[in-house]
Amino acid sequence: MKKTFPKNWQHGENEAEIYKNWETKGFFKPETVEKNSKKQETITKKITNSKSQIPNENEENPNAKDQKLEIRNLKFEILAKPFVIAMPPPNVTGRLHIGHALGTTLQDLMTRYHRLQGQSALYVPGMDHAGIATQSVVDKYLRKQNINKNEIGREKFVAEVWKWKEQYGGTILEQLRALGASCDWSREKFTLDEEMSAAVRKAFVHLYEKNLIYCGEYIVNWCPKCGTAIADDEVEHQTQKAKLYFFKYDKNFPITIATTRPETKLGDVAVAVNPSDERYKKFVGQSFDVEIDGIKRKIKVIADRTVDQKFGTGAVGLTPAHSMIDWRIAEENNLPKIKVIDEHGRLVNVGEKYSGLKVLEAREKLVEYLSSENLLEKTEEIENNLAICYRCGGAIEPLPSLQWFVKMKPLAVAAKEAVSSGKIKIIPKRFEKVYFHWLDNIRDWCISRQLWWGQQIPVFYKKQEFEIKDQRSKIKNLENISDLGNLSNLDEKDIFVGETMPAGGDWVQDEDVLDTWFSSALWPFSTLGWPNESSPDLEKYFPTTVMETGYDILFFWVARMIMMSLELTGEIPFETVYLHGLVRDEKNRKMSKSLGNILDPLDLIAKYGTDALRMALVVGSTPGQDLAVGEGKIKGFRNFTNKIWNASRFVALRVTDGDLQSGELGEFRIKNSELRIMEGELSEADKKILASHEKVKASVKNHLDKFQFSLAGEELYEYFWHQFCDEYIEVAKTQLDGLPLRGTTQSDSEKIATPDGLAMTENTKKILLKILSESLIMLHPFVPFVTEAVWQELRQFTPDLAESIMIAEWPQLR
RNA sequence: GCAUCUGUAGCUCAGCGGUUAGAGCGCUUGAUUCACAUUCAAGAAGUCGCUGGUUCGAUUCCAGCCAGAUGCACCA
Repeated sequence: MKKTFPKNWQHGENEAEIYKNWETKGFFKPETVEKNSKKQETITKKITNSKSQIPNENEENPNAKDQKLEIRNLKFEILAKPFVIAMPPPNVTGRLHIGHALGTTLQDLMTRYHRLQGQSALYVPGMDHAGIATQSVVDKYLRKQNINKNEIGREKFVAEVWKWKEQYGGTILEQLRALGASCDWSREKFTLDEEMSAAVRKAFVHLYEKNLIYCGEYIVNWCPKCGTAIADDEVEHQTQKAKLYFFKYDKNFPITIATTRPETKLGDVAVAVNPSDERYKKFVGQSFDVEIDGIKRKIKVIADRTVDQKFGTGAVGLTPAHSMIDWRIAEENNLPKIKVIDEHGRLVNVGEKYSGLKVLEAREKLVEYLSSENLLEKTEEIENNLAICYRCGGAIEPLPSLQWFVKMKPLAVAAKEAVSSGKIKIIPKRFEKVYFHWLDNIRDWCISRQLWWGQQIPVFYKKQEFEIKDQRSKIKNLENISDLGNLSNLDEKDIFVGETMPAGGDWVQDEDVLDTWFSSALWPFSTLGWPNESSPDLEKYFPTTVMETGYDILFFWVARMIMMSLELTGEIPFETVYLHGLVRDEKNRKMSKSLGNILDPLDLIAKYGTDALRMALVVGSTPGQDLAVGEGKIKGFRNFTNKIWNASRFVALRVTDGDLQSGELGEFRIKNSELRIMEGELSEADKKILASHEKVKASVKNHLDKFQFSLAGEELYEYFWHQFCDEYIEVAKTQLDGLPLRGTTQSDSEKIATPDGLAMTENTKKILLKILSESLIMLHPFVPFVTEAVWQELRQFTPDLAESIMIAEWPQLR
């Protein structure tokens, strides 16, 4: 039974099946496409030929290496070099949101475009284990079942997370399939896979041996709620109203200070004033013994130019252990650091009355004391910024803690050079400035996390009575030795930094895990087989071509990938960074649950089809610029996908002399399968559309090569709909009328016999087919499903078309 | 405090040193058994944020200002 052409594009009934078909045919794998490509055949032959000329590497031939390189270059030259994108790995706990949809659409668009160019195109998918996020999700999930992670212990908990991951993790990857992502699923990776973890260990040991990783006790951003240290860029700020308290430490102290956090003042060691502040000049250099509610402290008055004379009293109580800036000033002035808040957010080292109290309780008690002693002069309402954890939103407590750090300065130098020299291009260019600024002011990266879910730090300690934390402080390149108790029995030989636990003896591994971003930083090369130098994928596909991601993770991720890649592989990780903007609602507001303006991509796909969503996300999106998307826009592009369907329906039915009513294809076939158009028979309309077609081909390619996806999409939209459909097809209706009535069963003899009419009819059919098929190929990266559906219909009467539009050849310019 | 972006039609946005500044949506009027009403045709709608400068010519380049947003640092 002959298939008929329905009157509308039924995305819901077709998309899943089309995707499945692509996947089973292996079209997402570069190898399959390479096999199909004629171009590739020639290249393979050439390469094999030159290979046979290479002398055996065992024979001593100084040129062997050069020749190998030559082949690689040859390969790139003829075959066009591979096009590679590593998918920014979504969190394993994630759910598809509109931002993923935008990124994935752009990544897939590029991959499909380059695949159509005949390049070996690889789009590597994968997921991120997302340390804190996943651990807390699973923790909550287990608690609902009355399982407490501290009771079951580390090993069992991690096993539970893996179980959870197998069951619920990865739905997001399924959802990305719905977007049409043409990734090679056989190369799918997870940041916590054994290979990925091996890469992480290798990287850690390498950096450690080069003295780029150290352990030390420094002030870090501590999240009491998550129970772990986090990195500087994982801290967010929120404006809030706060009370500023003005008081003196005790009656004998001459200077009044102002603070929003009185309880931390129990750990003060100095008061800092501006060197030019006349009020306090006479005190600078003096020390005072004070007693705050029974707690004795020595307070030195020092001068520091960063102190603002106009704020508060112009005098700052310095709490080195619990303020980033105070820590710096203390280092510069050789002041002691007294830790008065511990990792649970409770006070320590402050006598019986306060020790053990929570921060807010201590504040209340201290303020009570100060006012009863008439030390509290006044309070003021001010607005300030509260540091909060980007994961849980809880308040950050800066405190000194023994953690692992990566030295960033030396890595930053190379990372800067890679961009300033133009080896890596950032689109849009203005983000290069932001990138440089960040690198110029970078501080060391705290990479240890007090979590269980993640790569455990590859450092091992001989088992003994000391706590691991204490043992850590004996590490050879420890930067800042602190007085952590009795370490006299420890020896350097009792500590081992390496990829595997040393054999023999009782060793225990450092308990902390690495920051999730540490493993993500290796992503472009770890997914391709690094550190295995002989990995064929690494050789063929690395460095990758484009990194497409949101500008919001330029620092978290992009910069660190560049640093790690340069340090570990000696190469750039990618040539171009394309940064997309945030997706906002149609009123240009941030999407949020509370506003109720969240667009769920899966709902939109169900309603309007993937193609419509993709098109709506691409058109109007310029790099680094936020994008407003409303349902109306998507609806508009749904109409466009239907337009593609219907124009194709018209062409297919008229070209085969089928029936426009029933949608049944006819028997007529164009003899010249090459679709050679008779130049002598062209009407004005023919000439016009062919000229526009050539212009659009050149322009679209130009835009796509320059990463101007929106312009390419708009131009195709305008051309296809208004020039091809509205103008040319209308004229074509008349031109085609050299033939007998459509859908009748008249015999050949009854056809209108004028040779001119027949020639024009045939020519028009050829033009329609040529323009349609070539336009479909150009549209395919934007709207993969409808173009494939139509392509398969066209193949019924045009067998020369490639098996799938995915592996068709991009239309050549005339 | 340092830096960046944005300001163009009612809305969301393109664009650009050079005729009369564009698109989509929305709006107005009309068409319609002839691929598609998820259609087609026609139309209204703009001081291109403000002020100066450069130029033969500025919406476009430069400076300043106003407004909105963002990043970084700080927030005692």
